[in-house]
Amino acid sequence: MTATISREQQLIEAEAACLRRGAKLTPLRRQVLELILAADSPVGAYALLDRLKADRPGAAPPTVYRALDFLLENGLIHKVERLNAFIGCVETGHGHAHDHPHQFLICRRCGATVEIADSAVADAIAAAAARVGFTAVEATVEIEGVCARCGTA
Amino acid sequence: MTATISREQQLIEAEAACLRRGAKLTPLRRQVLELILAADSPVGAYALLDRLKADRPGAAPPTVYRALDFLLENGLIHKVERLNAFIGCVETGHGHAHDHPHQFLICRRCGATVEIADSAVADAIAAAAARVGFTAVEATVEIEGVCARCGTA
DNA sequence: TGCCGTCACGATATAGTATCACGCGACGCG
DNA sequence: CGCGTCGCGTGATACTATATCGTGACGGCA
Repeated sequence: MTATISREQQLIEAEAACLRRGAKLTPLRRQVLELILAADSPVGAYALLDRLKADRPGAAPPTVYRALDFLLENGLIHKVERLNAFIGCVETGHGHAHDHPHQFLICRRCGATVEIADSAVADAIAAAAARVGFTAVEATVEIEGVCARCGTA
Repeated sequence: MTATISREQQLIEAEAACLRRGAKLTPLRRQVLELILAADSPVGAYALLDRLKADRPGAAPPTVYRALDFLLENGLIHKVERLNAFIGCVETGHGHAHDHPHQFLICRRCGATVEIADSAVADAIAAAAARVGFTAVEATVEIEGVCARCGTA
């Protein structure tokens, strides 16, 4: 696992991003982000809540949803609509916009979900919308299928 | 409103499509489809349930969800994930595949949601997935923004 | 004709996801 | 100090979806 080290890195990036935006990554928010990053698949709000309760017995749904809202607003996580679940989005090395175009690849076999940022897809979407007079602001693109590892196995 | 006439047409198309597939569009299923087509925006399952209860006092969540499952399986409706709501998909004039690629345009102002079938978007998605060794089976594409009418108003 | 499997649906209960409303304490600022 | 904002605790509630069991209708088939 390269995970542990890079995850620390991601949290540091997240703090930096919040600083730049004038937002406060409180201990609670940071902890929720940490739980999301620690999972290797998208995590549901109530799964997060359960894990949160280990440390914070008083945690309730609003506790986790407020943290999630903050993380979403600040571009630190995304929601995967098809799964009603959340996934981390901190990209070390290059700052990213608040609302960058992105797409998800969701493997039906192993559940792994990865984010890509394909500009051809984004362009095609903007063009298709424009063609009918629609001004696209934001797009949810969630692609289901079989990932490389599961496909060859 | 051109709606009423064309809606009848849509229901007839739907019955024909079911016949071709060997599926049975029972009165209940037909009624749920009718309710969905009658709405001019995507409709939630419980909104459908409420309307259904006018005719069928005994209707319960499974009643409507079973009908929705049937309609989804037979390609007569789609689910809009971002709204947890359902929208009709019968396209009069040209039969359509069960699982055809499609995209939604969701207006933030008026809530109107329209389906498009842009092959450039579909191709870009398949290509982007293939580029990372992912075999795309099905994609959810939901574009939020401002529709032509709301944009000029 | 009688048996039997499948299917559509009723009915009850429960699981899973998300928000509302109220209050309080900490902090920053004039 | 007075005051506003913000983060969060707390309890209740709304909204979305599924599990489970039963029953009656219908079709196939000996």
